[in-house]
Amino acid sequence: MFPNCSHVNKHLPKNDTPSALSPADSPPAWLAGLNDPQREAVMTTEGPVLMLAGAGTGKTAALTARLAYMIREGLAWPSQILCVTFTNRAAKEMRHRVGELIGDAVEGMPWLGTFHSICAKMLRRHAELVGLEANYTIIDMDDQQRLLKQLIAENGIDEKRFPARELARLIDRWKNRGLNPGDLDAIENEAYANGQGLRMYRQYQDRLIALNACDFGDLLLHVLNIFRNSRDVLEQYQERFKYVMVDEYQDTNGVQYLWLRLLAQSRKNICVVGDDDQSIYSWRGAEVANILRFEKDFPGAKVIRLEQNYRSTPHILGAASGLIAENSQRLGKTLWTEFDGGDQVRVIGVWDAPEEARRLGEEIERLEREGAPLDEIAILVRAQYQTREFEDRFIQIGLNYRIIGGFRFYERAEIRDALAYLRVIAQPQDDLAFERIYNQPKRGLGAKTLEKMHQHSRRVGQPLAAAALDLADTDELPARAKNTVIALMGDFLRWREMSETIPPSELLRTVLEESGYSQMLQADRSSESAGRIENLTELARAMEEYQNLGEFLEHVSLVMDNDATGDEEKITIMTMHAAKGLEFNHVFLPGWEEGVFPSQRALDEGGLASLEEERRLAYVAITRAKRRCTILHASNRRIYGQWTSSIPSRFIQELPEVHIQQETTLTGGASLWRANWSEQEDPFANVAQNRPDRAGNRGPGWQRALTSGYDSAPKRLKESGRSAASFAAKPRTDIKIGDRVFHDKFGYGEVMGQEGNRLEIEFDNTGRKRLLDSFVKLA
DNA sequence: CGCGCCACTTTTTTT
DNA sequence: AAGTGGCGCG
Repeated sequence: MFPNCSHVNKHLPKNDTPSALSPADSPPAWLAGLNDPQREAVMTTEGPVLMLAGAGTGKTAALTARLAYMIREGLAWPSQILCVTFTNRAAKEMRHRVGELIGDAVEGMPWLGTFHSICAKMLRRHAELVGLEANYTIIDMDDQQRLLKQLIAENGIDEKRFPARELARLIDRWKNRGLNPGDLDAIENEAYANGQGLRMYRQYQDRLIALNACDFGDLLLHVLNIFRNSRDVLEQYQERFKYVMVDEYQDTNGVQYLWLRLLAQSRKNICVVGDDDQSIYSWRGAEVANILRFEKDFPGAKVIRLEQNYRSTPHILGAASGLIAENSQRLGKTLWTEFDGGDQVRVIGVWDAPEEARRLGEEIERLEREGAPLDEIAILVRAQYQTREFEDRFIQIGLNYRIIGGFRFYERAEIRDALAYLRVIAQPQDDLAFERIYNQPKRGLGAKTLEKMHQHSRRVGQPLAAAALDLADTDELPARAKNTVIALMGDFLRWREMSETIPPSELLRTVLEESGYSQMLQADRSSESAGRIENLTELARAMEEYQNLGEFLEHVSLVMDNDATGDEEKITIMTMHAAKGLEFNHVFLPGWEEGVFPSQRALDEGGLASLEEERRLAYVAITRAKRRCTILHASNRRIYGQWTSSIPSRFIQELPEVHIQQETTLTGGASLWRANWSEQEDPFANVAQNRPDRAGNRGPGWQRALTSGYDSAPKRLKESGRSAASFAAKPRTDIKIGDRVFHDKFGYGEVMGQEGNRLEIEFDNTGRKRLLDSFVKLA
């Protein structure tokens, strides 16, 4: 039945396992390559297991092997195993790796996914138990806040004093703790607008039900409520799931914990994996306490520690371990590795943020010349805004990059508009979506009409769209608005009918055409409209994989990944949070300055606990690196548009000296000089290296000296964003001087000069720029 | 009703 | 610096 599953390897050469673990006969093939604790984790399938797995210790390998083992040994069908991860990326990775071990059987693992996607699936089945229909909409934070704003206004609360964002955060936190409106006590109630928290929460929940919608938090809370209130449903799932596995357990929050405990409580075959040192989501309600009390929740739990690191060099590991040792609240563990050699972690101080970006670009180009694949290089930042500096620089030097989690594809206005149309079609109660597009493209319906529709909607107790149609039968609307509404609703009825017969992607194309949306974009001659049209085409293409509209919409709201497409090699830029669970040969960590990292916010409001969380984040960041890790800090940075001087992060001081190598660029000018001579020996290299960092001691005079030196750097060198790699590429023959071209970021422009594959372009809106020809297309 | 100008906040981190 | 929201004018 499983061709590779027989115990082929009778005598694996170097995997002598203790007899307790493996019966004398036969270590199965897929155990090969696992160390003792990993094997123990794989083989201990019955009863509660707590796997404490440090960074890079092969926990995913252990987890996937465990899954494969259970399936191959026939302990459970794939559909009887619940396997929960935190991110879609982790779920995908797990599915992929299990697939490699057991083949197609993984297709039948319907319960491998994130908490949210698994709950969404459960909720579709039992929606009626909480007053929803199976085709409920999942709203995102944007919709959530718009809805809350409406409620705040309706309640006569001053949104200035009590912002919707704050209420949204509060409600989220309640949901994360598994609290329904009825569970709030007086203190919680006081937390918003002088004791109106409870009322707002309750109204919000009622409104969501009326919209046949729920937010992210609801996915879990509703299912938890169902488990709590419907014994039979809970028992059905307890019966189904013979085994439960949870990745990143240190990041589970209250609801998730309660949800898991209910599901695992009857069989107690639950295996959780986590690392308290990598707990970085407490702001989202994660409670490290969950992992600390696991043994209490499940008495007799087997605790397995994975401490051998297979990822990083000793210096990287040493730097990270030294740093995390500064934390007071931890279980404590000792990572070790058999590797030796490798470079120290480099710490580079630079003058300002632009220089940081230049320097990083140079470092990456050097790696590229050495033959490092771009996919193995990552820049990890603390906050999203830091990506901008790099983006600008990399466009200039023509370095392929990808930003993960930036402005996500599905968050672009035109995409949201298109989705809003689809949502109204799929789910007529979705007022939020209707409000978004009733006058987009402009069709002459304004605030006045909307208000009348709302009033009527309340009067007849119907959703907005239905009420609009009803209203058009009365004389309350002026003739023009009336006809427009009738026409629009007619369109929707027609589209809704069509949606049953044609595939979603076709439906989208039709809707964009018939609604006038495409036409609106075409008429718009601004620099962005071409990109928007492109995005919508891309959206339609993405939809082609889906047969069913609802399925697609769920995918969009839950799996907002945009690591999509592109077979080209690119370096990756992302937040440290997003990088958890990933690894790269080369990792760059810019912006290690007080106020940036640790973030000002954390320093201001969170006290020691949040400083320690920042430190864990630093630990996560460093341990992503396999071979080389480079930390940078700048003395000057623009924050809120103001130039601010900054001091190196305390985390830098906390790195054990033996594992790091410090380096400070002497002057902005010198580093620039070096940048342009990097092919040859750098005359200043010895001067610049191994100097203690002095960024903190520089006075204003020093600063002036540096900036003037910078300005006097030879102009020729300064302006050329030279790049050995880029010159190697073949120039395009289809573009010549005088052509009109289009660039994703800069819009339309005219080609003024051409030198190899490098173009000089005068952009209509942003002025003259030099870039690689591969970044533009003919207009 | 739609558009444009001005003042004001904003930066964590994610499902 | 840039995006958002409010307000006033055409």
